[in-house]
Amino acid sequence: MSRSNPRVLSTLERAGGFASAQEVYRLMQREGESIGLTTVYRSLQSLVNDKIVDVLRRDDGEAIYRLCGEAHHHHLVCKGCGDTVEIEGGAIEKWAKMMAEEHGFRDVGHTAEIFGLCAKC
Amino acid sequence: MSRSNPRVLSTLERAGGFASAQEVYRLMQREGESIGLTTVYRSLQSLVNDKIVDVLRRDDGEAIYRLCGEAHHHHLVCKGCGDTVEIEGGAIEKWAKMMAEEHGFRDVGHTAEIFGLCAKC
DNA sequence: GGTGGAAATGAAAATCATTTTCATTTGTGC
DNA sequence: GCACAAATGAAAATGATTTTCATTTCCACC
Ligand SMILES: [Zn+2]
Ligand SMILES: [Zn+2]
Ligand SMILES: [Zn+2]
Ligand SMILES: [Zn+2]
Repeated sequence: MSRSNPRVLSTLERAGGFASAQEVYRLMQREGESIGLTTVYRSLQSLVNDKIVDVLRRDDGEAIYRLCGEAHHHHLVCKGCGDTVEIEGGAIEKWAKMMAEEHGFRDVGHTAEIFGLCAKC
Repeated sequence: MSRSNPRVLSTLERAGGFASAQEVYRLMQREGESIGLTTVYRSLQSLVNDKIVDVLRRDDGEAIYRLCGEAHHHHLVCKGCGDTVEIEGGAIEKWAKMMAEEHGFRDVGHTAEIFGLCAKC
């Protein structure tokens, strides 16, 4: 096991706390940081293990990583330009809790994302 | 565009209405059907377009196809044994619609899944 | 200040699902 | 049969992710 390279976490933060491994890598390159793609993957994986970041999947299957620990929230993502709006999920939280209880599930988490076309697209 | 090869749909049904493209392909091979992987992918894609099957993602990113029930629904998945319960998402539908409207998004869809440990695990 | 081993790194190769290309086959109406 | 469109599938391309493995960096101990 390897520990996470701190520059990876810092870059994920700077990216808005929401990006794929490839995006983190490209961002670091653009900013002149010297790092290998392998290390980016390893660091993100390690952050996931440590529950410092969440991982979910884009429609195309690419894994996207996001910081946990800020207020829990959800996303409204534009399929056209990729613009992302953070939104509140009060209704979802209640729904998830209720459904889990009803079916005897414990230790539950959830994902909920909305995809569509923004006003500009 | 191509139309779906009916043997693909029939195989997906036989697989319990829930399988990846690769699995459908392997199943057809094992049963002696002569078909190309490309056709399997094309047929499943076409079934998705026609809204005859849903597509979602495994944890590892592989796309899994499942026959649509009559109604739109969501899932409660056990992280331990993989058991899946179909659940209603009335609250989600309203939430998604409201959020999209509020931010000027159109043509929206959404995903919402709950995962945790079932009573047995 | 060495020195040895453990941990971290990254380039390149491997893996694997999925898509694209393109030549061939099949189907359909004339 | 003939022309032409749709369907098919083998092989190559793509692209994210993982694996391999040789090199570099750290660190504890002398
Ligand atoms: Zn947009
Ligand atoms: Zn939530
Ligand atoms: Zn279970
Ligand atoms: Zn829904």
